[in-house]
Amino acid sequence: MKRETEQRKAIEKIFIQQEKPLGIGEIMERGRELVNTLNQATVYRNLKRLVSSGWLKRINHPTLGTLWELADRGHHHHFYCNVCHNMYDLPGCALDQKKAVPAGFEIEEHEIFLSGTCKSCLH
Amino acid sequence: MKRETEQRKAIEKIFIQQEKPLGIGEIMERGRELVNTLNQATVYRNLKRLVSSGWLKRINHPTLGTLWELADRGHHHHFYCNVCHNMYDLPGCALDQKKAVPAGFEIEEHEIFLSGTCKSCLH
DNA sequence: TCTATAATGCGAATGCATTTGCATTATAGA
DNA sequence: TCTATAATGCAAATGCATTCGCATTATAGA
Repeated sequence: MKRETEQRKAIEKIFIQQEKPLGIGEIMERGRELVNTLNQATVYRNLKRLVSSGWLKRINHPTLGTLWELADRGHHHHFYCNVCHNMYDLPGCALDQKKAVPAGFEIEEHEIFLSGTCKSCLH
Repeated sequence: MKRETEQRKAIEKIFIQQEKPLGIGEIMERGRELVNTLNQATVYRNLKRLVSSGWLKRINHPTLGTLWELADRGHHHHFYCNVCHNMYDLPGCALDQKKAVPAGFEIEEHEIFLSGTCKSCLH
């Protein structure tokens, strides 16, 4: 039977409070603030479990590596600020489906990763 | 002084003949057809060198991992066919810059990875 | 409260792409 | 042709994220 533990609750809390995808480093860091004995193997076990239950989504960022985020956010893309190193969720989709592929091709999935300077770093 | 070797010529030839990005496996496979003693360490050394000379570009595909391709292809994106497992270069760009980010953000780079079924696999 | 066992913490192990040390080979310039 | 040394092949080493084995802890239901 599935049990509710401090560590899993802590991990879930981090994602609920956070609106951006997180890497293992950040998850560990924030997690230890909540449960100071929190172990990396435990975090991986829980991430895996939360992904297979469909609560989290695992994404593979081309420069940041593996990140996890809440699965229920709907379709969106990500912007990475090269200055403050923050990730931003970008609601909606900026893919022009018509221009994307030659006639006869069928798109099933797509990912868009943007990077640059965010609003607050530009000022 | 830089020397021209059979193995480097072979690697360059593979990329020139090929219009799609290649992973280490494919590079090794095709490379061995040209120089049958070709070693993986040699391939990595040459890929690294060709990237830092600006002749190749190293890309990080979210599902296929590290791929290399000719640097001079200009801006374009990639389509991966889930059926025949082929990569296709898609000339041009289907990013709608206006819809992509909120006002005040500045895009410096972006990558788009598409996947689905290619034209020949649909028939 | 008691108890079976799910989940944790720990450290070691794994898997993988990539790199390195070193003896050997082969290229380019003398 | 000869020779210095760049580049190779090989096997071992590295770095890294992720997983595993196992003793210990703590949760949920009796």
